[in-house]
Amino acid sequence: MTVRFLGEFEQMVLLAVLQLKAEAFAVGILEELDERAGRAVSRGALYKTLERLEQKGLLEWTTEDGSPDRGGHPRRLFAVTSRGIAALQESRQALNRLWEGLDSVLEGEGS
Amino acid sequence: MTVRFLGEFEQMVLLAVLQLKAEAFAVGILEELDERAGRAVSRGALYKTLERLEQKGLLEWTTEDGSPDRGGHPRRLFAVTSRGIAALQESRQALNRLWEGLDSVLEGEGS
DNA sequence: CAATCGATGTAGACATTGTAGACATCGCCG
DNA sequence: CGGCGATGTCTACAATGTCTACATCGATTG
Repeated sequence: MTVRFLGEFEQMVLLAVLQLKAEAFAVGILEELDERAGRAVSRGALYKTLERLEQKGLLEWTTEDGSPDRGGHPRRLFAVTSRGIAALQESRQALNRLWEGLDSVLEGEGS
Repeated sequence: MTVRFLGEFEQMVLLAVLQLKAEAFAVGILEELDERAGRAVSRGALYKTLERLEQKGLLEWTTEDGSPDRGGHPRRLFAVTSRGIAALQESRQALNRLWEGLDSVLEGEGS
């Protein structure tokens, strides 16, 4: 009853959320994705993915309405669930197994 | 002018082809994917992906009609192009950057 | 020799994921 | 009060992922 497979972008979003820990707000995720993965997507695109991830139980969030100094809307703080972490592990392991032994062909760690 | 991004499955297919080197025929790719990534897809699904990868110039093939002892149809030998390798490198680097420092959370290298 | 089988590969259809742009809301600023 | 910035929501559409059914060709078999 595994949640199917994680898409490429879904994986990245989940990872970005983990990176931000207690600071995982939408905008931050966008920046993280842009900086680390060179992936610049629109907010709408991100929210859609976030929403789907939530439906699959891989992600959850709490609404934070404390800072009115920001805009007006309360913002959401995202967090990866344990199932999300498990899915991430699976994906990583699958890819690692596929990468195994291919370093000679794939080395491109350019500085 | 990069070829957009590689989907999760596309990545795996490319990697499987590399693994098989001079033995990359459809059926073998299917097995490789199944064994290493636990991904069991139908032949049709694979061919479709292979076809798309070819359209993007990341993969190519040569038709081999020498072994009539098999079925009747000539089978195709697939190979990743240099652009395919480049795309693979990019994906890997993007993911690596996202994974950086998350080992504590993600360790699940279970035997 | 024709019906069938096994190994390939092809076609068409449909579900899921990826992505953008427009729109709504609520405080602030001038 | 009207526009602006920070959030988030919705609709629509393109790209990917995936299956089932079908076509082809040689070998087998009755």
